Amino acid sequence: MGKLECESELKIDRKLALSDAVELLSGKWKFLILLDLYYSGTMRFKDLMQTLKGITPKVLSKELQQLEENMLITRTVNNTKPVTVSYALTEHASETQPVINALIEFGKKHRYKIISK
Amino acid sequence: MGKLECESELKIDRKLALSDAVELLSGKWKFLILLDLYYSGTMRFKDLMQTLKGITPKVLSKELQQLEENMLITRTVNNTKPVTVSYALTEHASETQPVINALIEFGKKHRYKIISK
DNA sequence: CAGTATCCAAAGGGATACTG
DNA sequence: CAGTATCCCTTTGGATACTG
Repeated sequence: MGKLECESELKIDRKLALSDAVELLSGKWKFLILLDLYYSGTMRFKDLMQTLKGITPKVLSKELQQLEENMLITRTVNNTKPVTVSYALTEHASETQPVINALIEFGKKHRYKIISK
Repeated sequence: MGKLECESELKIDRKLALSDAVELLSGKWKFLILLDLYYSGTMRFKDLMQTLKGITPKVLSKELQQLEENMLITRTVNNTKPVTVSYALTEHASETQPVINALIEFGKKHRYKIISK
């Protein structure tokens, strides 16, 4: 405080929040998983395996666990035979919607920009 | 087309755009670099080294190169002695502003959510 | 069906020292 | 000042096979 070279509390808070968000949502698949769940509401493990082309069960399992740890999705075991498991977004995950929409917009504009040069 | 299990073109486009964006902006530091440049307009290498606490010159150099390749920042060598180099955002980088703001909002809400349980 | 186990290659990223 | 070079460890993530 008082020194010119000091960053404001506000800036520091924003940087911390940004770091948090980046860490939480890092990885190749997390956003795509969230997007699929936005579209479909509830999905089984095998459904996600199908729509996320190229993912392996090990990787999908790990990503889902991390999303669950961070309270962005729920995991529900159904009383069927054989057992099925359903994944769905939590209410808190709705906070990621603006991020995903913004990313999609950026991705579209970037692709357009690349093509048109 | 016509099959029920087919995904719409729109969905596929959105998934591709999302993948593109994630790939372009992946990594621990890129968003923080962009945020710093938003705040400061133009920064030198050593300025970024200072504000990005913990980054090493090798890593910073690589991140800056990738951002430049993707036309999100410009690199300008100044006629000073010793030589200095300035980095600044491109116009195209303004498309990332909504993403960054959304991430910050999410990061704040997430932290609040964690604390209050 | 919903994963786990094992193995492995590549990338990410940090520490340190050096250079034009 | 603005990097590069080298070394090295960890993480990510893919391939494949297996299990309750």
